[in-house]
Amino acid sequence: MRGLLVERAARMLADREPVTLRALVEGTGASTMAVYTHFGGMPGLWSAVRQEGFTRLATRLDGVARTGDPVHDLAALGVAYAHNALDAPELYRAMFDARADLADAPAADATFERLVTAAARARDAGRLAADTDPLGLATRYWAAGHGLVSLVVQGVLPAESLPPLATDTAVALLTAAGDDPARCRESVQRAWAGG
Amino acid sequence: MRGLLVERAARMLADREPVTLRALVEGTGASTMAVYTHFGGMPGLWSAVRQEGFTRLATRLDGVARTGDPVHDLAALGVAYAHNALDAPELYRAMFDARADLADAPAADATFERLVTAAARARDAGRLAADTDPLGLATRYWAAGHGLVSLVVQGVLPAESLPPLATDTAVALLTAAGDDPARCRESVQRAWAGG
DNA sequence: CATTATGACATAGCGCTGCTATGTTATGGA
DNA sequence: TCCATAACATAGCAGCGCTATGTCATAATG
Repeated sequence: MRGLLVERAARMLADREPVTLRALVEGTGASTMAVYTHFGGMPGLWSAVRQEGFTRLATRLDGVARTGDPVHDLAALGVAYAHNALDAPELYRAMFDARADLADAPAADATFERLVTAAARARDAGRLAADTDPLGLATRYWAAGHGLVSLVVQGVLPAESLPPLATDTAVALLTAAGDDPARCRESVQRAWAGG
Repeated sequence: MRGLLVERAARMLADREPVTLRALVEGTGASTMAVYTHFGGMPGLWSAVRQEGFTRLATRLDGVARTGDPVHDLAALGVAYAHNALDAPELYRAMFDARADLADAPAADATFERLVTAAARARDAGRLAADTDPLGLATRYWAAGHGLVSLVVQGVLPAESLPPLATDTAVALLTAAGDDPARCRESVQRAWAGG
């Protein structure tokens, strides 16, 4: 029942339908009380929806193969992140909703940790400066990507501008961390090309 | 009456009070109809509140003096942007609310234009590469800053982490655009120090 | 000057929201 | 067998944004 309601909420989100209590349970056979039995109320449902969003993101990121080019892998994580957001914009907005519960933090941290380890791998492989702080780099990388994706998802920036903007931003952040500019750009561009 | 209601809405936003129709007009002597007479409804009120937010931001940015160091000025605009957001977090969130009207775009574009001209000035002054695209650089710069500020405003990142993160990000983007790393860092750090 | 049109105001009420109180039913353990 | 527990459905609450309606002051018009 929990899973059914969460999936239905995600579907309604994707269909741009307003996710209200009565609209959510309509057609499921369940009554409005199901939301209170399983989630304790609408905030609990939204929390579960955000968890679902982070779970889907984690699945996406897990699908990014680890190649011999750690900078490419770092960029590929960003590409997967962007595709995940643009494939389900409303879910992405719900994940970072202003009224989000801090109980969702662990799920977000788990996906972020993938970025930190990828940055550490790039440093340990010699692509980035030895004194590179993986946490700091990953934070700057994520924040910049989140800003770009948020503006695209919101319609402020057109979707077709995302690849070049994200590429230039990633190259800037990674070359500042010590990578060779030309080699870095090649790695990042290959990630966006799907290689 | 318009200004009174908008200011009261901004105040309620700052006080973390829910801005509802009845709560907004309470104490003003006006009835709920005032919102419909002057704004056409709550969406119109929110649009006016966002306009107010961009007006305040524009005032902040206009207060940034133009010095002999265009890279410092660029960073100073970012600092002012961040301070404006952190001084009124709820207003900042309202400005970039998911349900924002596209009619607010001109006000947002006007503030963004300041960043583009500052980037062009840095390029024309020889601090950035001659082939630097001011619009593209400003977009990356703004998106990265927006991502950082959004995460701080939302409580995902602590406020004290913003200066170092923003500094490193700005230095990375500006050095990628051709500025000298050491000189760039000095300019950006001076901007954050309030020089 | 008298009349009328217009805009701002207040009141009452509609449909919707999330939520709660209450009653019912089914399942599992003492 | 009896009962505690959990999940269910129904009805109704206060609050929300909004609208219909009536009132009143102001200003333009013959």
